[in-house]
Amino acid sequence: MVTGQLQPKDFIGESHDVARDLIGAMLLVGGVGGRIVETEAYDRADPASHSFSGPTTRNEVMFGPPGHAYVYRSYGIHWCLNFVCREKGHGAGVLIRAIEPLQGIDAMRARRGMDDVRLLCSGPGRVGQALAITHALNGLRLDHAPFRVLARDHDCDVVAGPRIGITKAMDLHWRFGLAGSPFLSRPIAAARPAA
DNA sequence: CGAACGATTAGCT
DNA sequence: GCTAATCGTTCGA
Repeated sequence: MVTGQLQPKDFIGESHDVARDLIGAMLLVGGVGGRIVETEAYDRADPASHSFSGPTTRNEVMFGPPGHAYVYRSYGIHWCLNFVCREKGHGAGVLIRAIEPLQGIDAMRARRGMDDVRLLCSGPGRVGQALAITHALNGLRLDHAPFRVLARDHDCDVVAGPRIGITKAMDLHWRFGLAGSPFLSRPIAAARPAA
């Protein structure tokens, strides 16, 4: 089992395996963050993925080396954070959809403009706002400042289900969540054990 | 060059 | 549950 600070080599696996194993891991950006409780996997051979149609100006980081951050603007409003997976040039990634706030909660409250801890990071756009993710972080290594990604230190129950907010490849159950967590963006439909 | 479309969220019914 | 907000990216003409 992987322990401690995750390195680029820890992201070489299939994105759905990496996404599953990231549940329970700690994510900090500038010392602010918490436990990852929800992820989604995307792959080059996946019609719902930004990388499906090949490299473009926006998604070029997805085709770079693993263990780097791919940040994109969603609906013209939100910043969403992904971890690049597989080998350089492949075009796979994991979307960080929700975390359980543990460190820097006051900073997250200020950035989000609300107090309810359950709503600080329960969604990809909310994570971006609470952790001050912007395009400036696109392409940066996850094992260098301001990022810290620590593997989970004990087993946890992970469930899988269909991804959210997409219309293609709904048959792929590549959304993963910490079973029973109150910090998920939404309950996982037809949840089945994943790990 | 124009137009359509989001890996979303918040607020209102 | 439904929809507006909001703008960069992508693709077709």
